Amino acid sequence: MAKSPKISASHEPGGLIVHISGLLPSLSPAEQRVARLVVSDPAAAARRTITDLATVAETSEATVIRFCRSVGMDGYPQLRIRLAAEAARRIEPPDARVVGGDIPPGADLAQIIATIAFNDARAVEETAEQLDPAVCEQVVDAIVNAGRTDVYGAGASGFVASDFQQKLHRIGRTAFYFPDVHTALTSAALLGRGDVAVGISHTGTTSDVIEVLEQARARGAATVALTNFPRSPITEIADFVLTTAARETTYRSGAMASRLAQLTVVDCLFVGVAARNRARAKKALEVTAEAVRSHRVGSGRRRG
Amino acid sequence: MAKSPKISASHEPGGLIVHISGLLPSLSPAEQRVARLVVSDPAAAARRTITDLATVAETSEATVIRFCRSVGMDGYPQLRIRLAAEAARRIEPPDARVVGGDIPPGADLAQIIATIAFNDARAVEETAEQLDPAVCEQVVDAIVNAGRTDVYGAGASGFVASDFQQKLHRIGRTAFYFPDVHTALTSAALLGRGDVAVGISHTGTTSDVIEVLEQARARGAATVALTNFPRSPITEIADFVLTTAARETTYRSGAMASRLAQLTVVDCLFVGVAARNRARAKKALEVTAEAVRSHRVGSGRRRG
DNA sequence: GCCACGGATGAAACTTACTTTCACGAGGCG
DNA sequence: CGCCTCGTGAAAGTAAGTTTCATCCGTGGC
Repeated sequence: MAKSPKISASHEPGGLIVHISGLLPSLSPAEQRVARLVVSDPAAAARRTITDLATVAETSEATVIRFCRSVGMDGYPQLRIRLAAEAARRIEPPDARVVGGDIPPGADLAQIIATIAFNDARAVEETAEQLDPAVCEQVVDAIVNAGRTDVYGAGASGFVASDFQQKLHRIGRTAFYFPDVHTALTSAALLGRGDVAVGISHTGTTSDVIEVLEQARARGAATVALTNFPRSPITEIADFVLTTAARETTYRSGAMASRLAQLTVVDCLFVGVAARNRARAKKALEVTAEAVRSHRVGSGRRRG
Repeated sequence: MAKSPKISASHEPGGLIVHISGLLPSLSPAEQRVARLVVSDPAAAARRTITDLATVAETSEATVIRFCRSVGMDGYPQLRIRLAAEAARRIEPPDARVVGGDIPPGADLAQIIATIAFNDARAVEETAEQLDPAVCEQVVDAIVNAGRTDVYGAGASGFVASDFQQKLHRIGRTAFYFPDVHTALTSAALLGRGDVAVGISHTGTTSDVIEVLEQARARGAATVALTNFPRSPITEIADFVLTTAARETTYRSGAMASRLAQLTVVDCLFVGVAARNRARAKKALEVTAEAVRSHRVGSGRRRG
């Protein structure tokens, strides 16, 4: 099963803009200039002719066409009408907050809060829009039938990996997470056909995670990648690719929003797995909740 | 060019489609054929080229252009993108998902994803709305001036605590997180005036966290509570209370959304702290990013 | 009946936009 | 060093959109 053609979301169901942001890093420099213009103001881009857009992006028409093809369009006119549609559907961002914008130097805390929350919420929503339920379903299948599931992640993605592991564990699935690469490699080497390995990496370029996932794949385990970038290295060794949709801004803010998006995906998979055997999962959750009850104070009401 | 249009092209206020159907009777027969096609299926019309549309309307391209002018457009491309936008706007937003709703037993994965994402995004947005910037500011002040900052949390909130610790550490602030209660208690006992202790607990009733926070307070440290419930026990021993706004549903889904909300709050505090000394924080971030660079593959962009 | 007249219309000329081809140059690899 | 690959824009080629203009057809006047 690990040798079947790679399954990933090639359709861009959610938003075209989201789709483009995800592909951004995999584009050539000149195409990136075009992409950034398009993403930052789709409506304006839709109004431009190809020559006009090329000029603004400081490139040639040929590159714009290449960009269209890169993001899966037939040609410029198609991109144009899709952009117009997209821009119309999109509710105007509340106020002056630029989507995916960075925080201005003089910002006060209220602005900071608004900006972060806006970007975080957007990342979550857009991730859900572009998530392919069919791929999720297959991943859920794999986990449900797996002898065991290893979850790998480093740095910030390590928290997410750990969270996933804990969730699976709580509903009685055998799952592991390893904060240490060597231990993870050792574990991966012991995986086999029917097992599942999940690698989480925002950039998709974390060599530690990739390496471990490769090892897992070599042993016959089904491999799942969770990344923000659909064409990053990690996707090349994964049987199933799930992508988040945090807009790339500065590395920092992109990564922050991405982590929330990753958690959302993890939650979806978790609920999907739990839904496969409600009774068992419910029981398991109750038992584990009971286990920590003695660590809770104040019996009753909290809300005022 | 001296030809004056017979219909004074006023700004079409409502929808373009409405506008067109309004002046349909005033159009010439051939133009009416075009108009009817456009009105009956704007999206389809937007997909056609002018030649195509002319053919379907059994007329010439020239007439289509005349039609464009008659309804106040500059030319066909403009009509086309306006139609695309119009058509997109008509599509009803997905479905009225019940806020805070639980996932129905027979739900398929697509529904699960939609529900989770919806609740997650809402929790983040609503948390931001009710967060008090003044309190955040004070917390940021305290952390900025602190000798050191301890972050406590258990279970799922432990991930958030750990994340916060790591973030502060990355920008050069002395911060600690302890997965173990005993160690945490020990650490709290060593805090003093000017230090900060942050306790994270969704329910606000986690005795371990409360206990540690009490200890910290007794030693003179400033105490911060991050919880979903503003009147929970943990708030009684905190100098500063920050609340998340995950709607209470089942414990499970509430906690999932809450965790994202907690992370958002943590991000806000983090950015707030970082903003106090941009140069230093930026430097620290760069240095730490550099430190993991060798663990990334494909230094440039990802190939397609 | 014949002849203007004027609006509607499409064929064809024309212009602009879009697409393809190709050659050059940079950077990587043997 | 030579070979390759890839990104790129100039220019050629094609298709789309626009304008022009002759035709058609009905109308009304002589």
